[in-house]
Amino acid sequence: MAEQASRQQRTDERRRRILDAARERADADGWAAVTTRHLADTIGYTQPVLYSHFPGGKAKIMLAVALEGFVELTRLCRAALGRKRGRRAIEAVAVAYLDFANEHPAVYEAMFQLPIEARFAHEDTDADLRAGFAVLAETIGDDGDGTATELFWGALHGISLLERAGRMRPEHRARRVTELAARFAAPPSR
Amino acid sequence: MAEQASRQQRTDERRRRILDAARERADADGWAAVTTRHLADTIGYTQPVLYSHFPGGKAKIMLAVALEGFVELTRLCRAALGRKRGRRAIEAVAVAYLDFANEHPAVYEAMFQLPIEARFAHEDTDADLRAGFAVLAETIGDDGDGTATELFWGALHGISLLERAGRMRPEHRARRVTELAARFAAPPSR
DNA sequence: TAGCTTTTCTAGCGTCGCTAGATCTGAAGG
DNA sequence: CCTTCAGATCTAGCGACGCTAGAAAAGCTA
Repeated sequence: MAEQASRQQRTDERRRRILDAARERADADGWAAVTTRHLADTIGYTQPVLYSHFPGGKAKIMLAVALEGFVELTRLCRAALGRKRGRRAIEAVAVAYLDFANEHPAVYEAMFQLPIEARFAHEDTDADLRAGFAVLAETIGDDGDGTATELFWGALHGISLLERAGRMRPEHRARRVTELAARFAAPPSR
Repeated sequence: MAEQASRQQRTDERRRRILDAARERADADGWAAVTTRHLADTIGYTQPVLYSHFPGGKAKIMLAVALEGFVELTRLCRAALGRKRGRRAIEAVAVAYLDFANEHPAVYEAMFQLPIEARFAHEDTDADLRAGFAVLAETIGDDGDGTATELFWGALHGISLLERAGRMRPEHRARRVTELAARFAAPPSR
């Protein structure tokens, strides 16, 4: 009994170590640098052990990292929003969102650029995504059909990627956030 | 002399065939499916021949495809803009932009998601990019410091990626374009 | 035709993700 | 305490990847 519990515990801990190692390495050097051999070395086991934790291999490891990313990003945005409304809300959430994407580029990449089938098959994923979408909708006060939120999300997503790709002047980040808040604070003129 | 010209011609044509094969295969099955062995088979030569055309290997082939993509996307947006102004201009350009990203996903990916160094070392690249940026600025009538254009571009970029990733309802594409036009047609309230 | 240059191929290196089958380990039963 | 046996772990290897050195072939010049 106690032995079984301890075994389960060690299994869980090792799974945790795999995910942490993958995330850390990926954020530092990109997903291409995350190899099964390196991961196995890091956790002190051989390659096949990884496949007992993640039968789907590297793709499932990336998926697991992405799932945790959705939860974390939603939490950060929710915290940034707090009870704010209007422009201050948009600016706070935008900064939180862009900061996360900047600090965890590989996690963000796994969240949004993995092949679809792999990413959204899991039933929990949709719930996590809906929660994130809801925070963004609340941020801009979207009471419509969600189109404005989609646009807002798209802008955040695009800006974060283009910033990291070096296509936008980093020193203008604050201006973009201000501009974003100005354009999404109120419904557009029809 | 005539021999040299013909040789150059054959070299150019083979280069063309490599790029076409890479682009076609990538748009169909993703860049991972574009292997040097497959490319060599397709053009009827062996692997090392690719490296006489593109000493940098696969990365440089992707870069070449990306460079042509910048030119093409700018041309398409320019054509869509024509003499239109205001909302009609924004809607037309947005549709052209999103259509391109949809029809040539791998080209678009190469354009915006390759490692920076590889992508923007070439001096022509910046000129092409500036031309594209100028079209977008003209589309929304940006006479400021370019921040609004960066935002507009970011929105287009983000929407195109999220649409392809299956994160936005495809049937709402038109609504997003309308919403985009409404929010970017006029300067925001300050 | 002979010699030289350029083009093209053969063969192979090291690395990748992944897996079958052997080996080891540790708990349960005699 | 020893044996048994299942699960955990490792060894070894497969096929595919990007890429390259050096041999062979082809084409130009004299």
